Amino acid sequence: MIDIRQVRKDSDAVKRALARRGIDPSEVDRLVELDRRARAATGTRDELRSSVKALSRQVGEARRAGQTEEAQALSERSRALGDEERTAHLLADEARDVVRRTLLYLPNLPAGDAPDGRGPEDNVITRTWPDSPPSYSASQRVPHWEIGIALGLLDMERGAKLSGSMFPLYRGFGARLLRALTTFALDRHATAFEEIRPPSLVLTDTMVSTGHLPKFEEEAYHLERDDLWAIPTAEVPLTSMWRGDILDESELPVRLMAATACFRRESGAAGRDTRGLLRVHEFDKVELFAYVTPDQAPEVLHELVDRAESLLRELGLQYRVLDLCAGDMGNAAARTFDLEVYAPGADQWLEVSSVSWCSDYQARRANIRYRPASGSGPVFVHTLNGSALAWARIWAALVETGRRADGSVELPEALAPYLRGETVIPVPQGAVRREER
RNA sequence: GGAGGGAUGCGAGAGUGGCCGAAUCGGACGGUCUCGAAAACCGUUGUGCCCCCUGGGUACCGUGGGUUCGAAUCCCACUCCCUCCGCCA
Repeated sequence: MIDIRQVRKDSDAVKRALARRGIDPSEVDRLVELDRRARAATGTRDELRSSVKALSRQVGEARRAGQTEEAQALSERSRALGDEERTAHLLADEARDVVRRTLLYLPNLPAGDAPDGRGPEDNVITRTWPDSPPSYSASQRVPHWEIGIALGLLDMERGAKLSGSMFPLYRGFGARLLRALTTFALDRHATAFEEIRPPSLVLTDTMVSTGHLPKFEEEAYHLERDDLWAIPTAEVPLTSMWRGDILDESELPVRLMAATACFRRESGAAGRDTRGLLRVHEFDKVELFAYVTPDQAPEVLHELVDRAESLLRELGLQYRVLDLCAGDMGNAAARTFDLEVYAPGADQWLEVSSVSWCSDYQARRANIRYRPASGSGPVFVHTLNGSALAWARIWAALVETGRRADGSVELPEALAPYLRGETVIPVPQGAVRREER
């Protein structure tokens, strides 16, 4: 969440920043007023408590001095104040709660250098790779859901049979490819990042810390009986690893990576991009994550983008980098770069990575701080996260890009060590060769 | 699932009703000493809120309730950790 003190001190700047994300300035005015009331209520409560405490002390003293009547009188006054305190306490708690809830629903302030804009159409394409767009042959213009069936790699129907639509089921070489991609990526980052295998189900607090709750409850799978949430990204558990802790500046940056399944209800996206792997409820992803000092943030942000990009280059996939505009960034982000690969068969750009700098928005929610080397009081860390990469869509792009005239698929050399050297997915014996378009 | 023990400041850990925001040790930071360092000694060292803001006040001892004039301390519930038993990939 954003800093309530900043809201108090410089509400105009906060209004301007949030307006870039489409938040009405009156929301901020309302928050300022709620905060004012909450602080007043807390003050009243504190004063009452202090009086009760002082009177109680006198009761004790009077008792010890043997002044029973005096003690009795003081005790009665204290009791009356105590009743008042109870009410004041309730009011103060309620007022603070309203402020916190309001704060939890507000998105992060966008970074000054994030482009202006209202939605996806205003994102800025900062670079593309390779420099000149490759040309694709007819054999590459076959969508992965068809290739998947022809080569026995993907069985969406049986996935749906088990779990409903948009739950993919990979088979044979298709399943192996997915596993190879995860290992490939983890190996590439292993020198700089500690590998974590976090739980896939997390507590409500863990989801609130990243900003996925309470606002986006509809997007997540929830196990009601145990009040646990299926993680939409490894960013969620990784952010909470040091929840409530104070780190030492010398420990920063903390760099973590995790391969996990990611679960998304995609509730608002019914009917969109439903073919094949374009949009699925469960997918595997390698996530990079860092806790840093504010000074370290810009450098690490670019490092994460670089790492995701270099994987794409090794995989030989055409891609572009988008600098997301203020209106299109995720709730917690101050700055976001999206990486999209081109899938020639589906003829679409697919988002395969989103790298975000969340400033102290998540750290404040999760209460993660560090003690600066200067010895001053603890300050909130900054968090950064980035996919490197989301494999379902990479899988789709690889299979389409690598498809050859004979229907087989050639995979990049970089994956050879992870596929026992087999970089060609063969056409099964006896398969009916698909008519070329 | 059953039985028992526990949760206190940066860490360890004392504190069983008022004199406790909290002993002690350790860490970190500052100082004395030193050519420098170590050792030793001295000092400082949680967070939020409020105010008449070089200072003062107040709240916070896992979370939420309760008892009491008064709770870190007593009672209840919950969460988490540890030990033992049961079950189990």
